[in-house]
Parts: sequence; C-alpha cells; structure tokens
Amino acid sequence: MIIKIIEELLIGAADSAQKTGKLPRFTLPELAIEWPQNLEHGDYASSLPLKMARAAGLDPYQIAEILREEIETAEEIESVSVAPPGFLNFKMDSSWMRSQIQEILSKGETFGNSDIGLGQTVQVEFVSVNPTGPIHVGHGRGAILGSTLANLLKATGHNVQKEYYINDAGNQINNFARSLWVRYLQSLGLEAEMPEEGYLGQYMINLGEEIANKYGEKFIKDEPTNLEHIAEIGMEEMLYNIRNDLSEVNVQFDKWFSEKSLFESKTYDKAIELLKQNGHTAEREEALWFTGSLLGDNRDSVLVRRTGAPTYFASDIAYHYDKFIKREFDRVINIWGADHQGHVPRMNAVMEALGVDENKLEFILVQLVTLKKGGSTLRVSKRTGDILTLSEVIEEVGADSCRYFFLSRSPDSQMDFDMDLAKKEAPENPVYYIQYAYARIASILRDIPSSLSGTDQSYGKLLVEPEEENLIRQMVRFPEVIESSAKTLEPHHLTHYTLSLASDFHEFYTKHRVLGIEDNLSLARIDLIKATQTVLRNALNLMGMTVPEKM
RNA sequence: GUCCCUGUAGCUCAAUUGGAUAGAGCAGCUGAUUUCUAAUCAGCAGGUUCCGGGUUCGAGUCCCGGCAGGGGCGCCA
Repeated sequence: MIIKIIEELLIGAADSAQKTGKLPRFTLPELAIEWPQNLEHGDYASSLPLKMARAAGLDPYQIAEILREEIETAEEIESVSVAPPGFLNFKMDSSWMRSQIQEILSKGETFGNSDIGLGQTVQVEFVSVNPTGPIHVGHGRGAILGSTLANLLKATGHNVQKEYYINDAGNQINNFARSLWVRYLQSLGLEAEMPEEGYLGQYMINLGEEIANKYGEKFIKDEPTNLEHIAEIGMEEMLYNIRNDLSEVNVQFDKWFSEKSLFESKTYDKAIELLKQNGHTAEREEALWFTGSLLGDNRDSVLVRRTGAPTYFASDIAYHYDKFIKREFDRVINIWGADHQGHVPRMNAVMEALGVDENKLEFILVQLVTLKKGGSTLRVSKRTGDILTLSEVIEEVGADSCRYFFLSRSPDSQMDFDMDLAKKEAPENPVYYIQYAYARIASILRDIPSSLSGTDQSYGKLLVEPEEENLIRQMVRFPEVIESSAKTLEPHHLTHYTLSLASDFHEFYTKHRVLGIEDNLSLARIDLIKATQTVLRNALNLMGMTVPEKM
C-alpha cells in the first residue's frame, strides 16, 4: 500500500534530519497522510511539517524543505514538492501506477485485502430483534451495517463471527405468548381479551389463525404448559420469518445465540456469582442490585427482581460473560439501536466488574429510522403494529438499493426514509450508476474479437490519458479505503468510494474506446477495464450487493 | 432537569477524523448519440457549515454558552 511507503519515507527522512542535526530531536507527531482534493497538490500529501513546527521551533515551510531533501527515492514516487504553508506533496510514479493494473489482476478477488487483523477474533453482534414480531426498516439498517462491517473486518484479516442474540426468555416473551394465545382463541371464535401491553399487529392475528388451523383446539385450556407450547411455536415461526427477511437483504449469521441457554448452561449463575464475588452487588428492597454507580454508571440497576425473576440486564451480563470469559473474543462489537444508548455506560461498568478490559467492547449506535409515506411521518412501533417491515421495503426498492441507501449514511445520522421518493427514484439511484459501470465493462469484454490476443504487459505504458490515470489512481486507493473503514468501523466510506470509481470509469468510457483501435492500446485498455471490474466487484461484494453482467 | 446523537446547497447526505478553493446524488437549467449499453458524459446555477464566543499556523470538525430536532434516564427489553 503506497500510503505505508510514504509513511516509511517520512519517518526515514525525519530520522536522518535529526541525526544530521538539521532538525532538533523530538518525538514525531502523527504523520497525517491524505489524498488531496486538488490534483495540483499531488496524489498524496502530508502536513507533517506543519505539525512539527511547534516542537521544532522552526518555520514549517523550512521543515518541509529539509524533509524533502532527506526523503529517499522510491520506485513508487516520482516527485516530492513543498507547498506553503508547509505541505509535502507526493506525486506517484506513472509507470509504477500502470504496473498496478497487473497487480490488481493477479490478486483478483483478494485485491484490497490486508492482514492487519490477523490473529484477532472479533465478534459482531447485531440485529438481535426480539422474536416477537417481524424485522422492520430500522432493524434493517443495523443488519446491513453489521453485515458489511463484518465483511470489512474479514477483508482485513480478522477472524469474525456474526451473531444474533435471541431474546427467548423474560417478560416480552410471556407477553408475546399471552397475546398469541388470545389471538388463537379468538380465531376459534372464543372470547378472549388482549393483555394490556399486548402485541397488536396484524401478524399476530394471522399467526393465531395458523395455529388454530393446524392444531385445532389442542391448546384451548389456559394451562401454563399450553401457553409455553404456543410461545414456542410462535417464536419458531417468527425466527423463521426473521431469518428469511434478513437473507433477502443478504444478511446471514454464523451463530444464533439463545438467551434461554444462558440459564440452562448455568452461565447466568456463574456470571452473577462473579459479580457478587467482586463485590459489585447489593441487596436492597428485596431485590438484587448491580452497584454500577460506583463504576462510572449514573445509577444502580436491578439484577433480580423482588419476584425472583432476573431482569434483561442480568441476562445481558451473563451473555457478555459468555462472550469474553467463556468464548474469549479479543474484541466484541455490539450494534444497537440508539434507544439502547443508556445501556452503554452500564455495560462498560459491567466489563470492569467482570474484570475484563473495557476496550475490548465497542458499540455502534444506529440512530432510529423515521418513515415518510404520503407526506406524513410514521413512527415505528412494534407493539401497536404500526410497522413497515423490511421485506415490504425490499419489495418496493430492491435489496441492492436498500443496502446501498442504508450504507451510505453514517449510523449517527437519523434518517428519513421517504418511501415515495425511494420508490420513484429507484431507477436513478446511485446503485444503478455503479452497477451500470460494471455491466458496461462486462459488455465490452464480451465483444473482444478472437483475433485480439497478447500477453506483453509492457502495453501498459500506452495508458497515458488523464482519464486512464484517474482510474488507476482511484483503484490504487481501494486497499486504503478498506483499511481505514475497517479501523474506524465506518462502512459508509465504501459507498462513496465506489461511486467515485464508477464515475471515473464512465468518464473514461465516454472519451476513449477500448475495442476497434490499435491492437496494443486495445490490449492495454482491456487490462485496465478488467482491473476496474475487479475493484468494482470486490467493493460491491463487500457491501453485499450484486454484480450484474447485463442491465 | 440531566445524559447521548444530530444540525452542511431547495431535498437526502459526504467531507480521509484538525488541513490547501466544503463535495456527491436527486431536483432545476444548457448542451452532447452514424460509436464497445445515453441507466452515460460535459457545463451552469445553488453555501454566513444553526447562532455567539474561544483554542492555533489552520476549525464544518476540538472547548464553552445558547437555539432547534431525535433518543435515553423502568424491579420494560
């Protein structure tokens, strides 16, 4: 990766300047290498001299000149120049750039990958919707973010596990069971009243009907065991649907982890026992509390209710005990909806209480999605049944569009999902623009005449047009985009990168021909567009989108 | 009341995490097709980055104080 080479050159230059006394001794600040927006500023630039000015006690421009003189020559770099007030601008060597086409072609689907995460096991836990209703658009956002992030981490060498936590225990499940049982009775024509906080969605009515049709009056009596049966049947059905809906947007999991299993395996008991041992619990008002306020949380929280039933929080502690102490993940990334934000300081306190390094646990909070349809704003609420499900959205705008749309926004931004607009604009969605670039290349490659063949890679030197250089420059950046997106856990950079790459290709395409020109140039350009196709495919794969050969 | 996120072009969002002239898409306007796919390209227009202070060589980005929107602050999950 060229950015690494520039880093080394800079460190070497600073080192030798300090050794020869041209610069005073001090520890180097951040190297700060970036892509300038303006091509006149080179292909890469560093503001290192500006950052050194204070410690060096010298004019930054002067520092830049000293460094420039000390920078060793490298085959990747054609020239280094100094620009006021103290930037160092690097221009890539053009023949080295052209050689990268062969590099991309030989690496193929692994181009862009790196091994910075080698030997590190990372768990990404996301979606984890209660199995009491369908996946809606808000969940979809987290699902798409999580799956892409997992792809990025894999591409950077991490050992990744994608996990879905099934809340199949506790209050919500009882409530679900009761609601479903009532719907079941009602569909048999019996009188029954929905519980106060029951699940009112239409899907519950349908599900109750299904059970009635299939099992008849088998569960009609209000016995605890029948309620449990109903709950199990219902949850299974819900999970089946959830799995289906997720696979429609190309989201799969390595493991589905049951909350109930934490109790069956005694993990729950061990976790709570450890908390007690470490002195982070207290008995108060006939309940067991976690004394998080002593560990940085703003309040204490109940673990075991007066009734003896554990809270959701308590099983979540057991779950994290399982993640870190039993399964020993090096890192865990939890992707949560913003409505769980208050839970973050609590979990950090839990980490400390369990004696696990807090930095191993990271959170991405996804802001909630608002829906706009027909000019009015809908609130997403599962309980009232006022839901726009993920599968409904996919049906309207398509899985690729859906993925791209959710991915292109940072999780911090709360987004308005305007259904009417998304539907109307679907054909002009950037996703088509990107895929069209891919399909165009595929189309050219299909038309290559059989008479055209050659393996002499020196043809590459014929690629001297600015549009060709732009394309190559963009492709060379791809590994850097992957690495920085993985490091910052920000997949949304991928969408913008891919759009730029597609744009560079379309520009090239309109100005230059690949076929029907002089043979050697044609061969060089065939390699160029093959490389472009490779990068587009790799990028789209990372984003979980399809690559159409024809459009 | 308090904590978290957000506020950037008419709209939806970026901005390499403090860098050089704040960028894309959509919407609007003008032009381009005997050509490997026009689902494309070229151009025009569009900005007090919510407001006010501060930090420094440099602030959309960091700090303080406001304003506005969303979310959290349960023996719910």
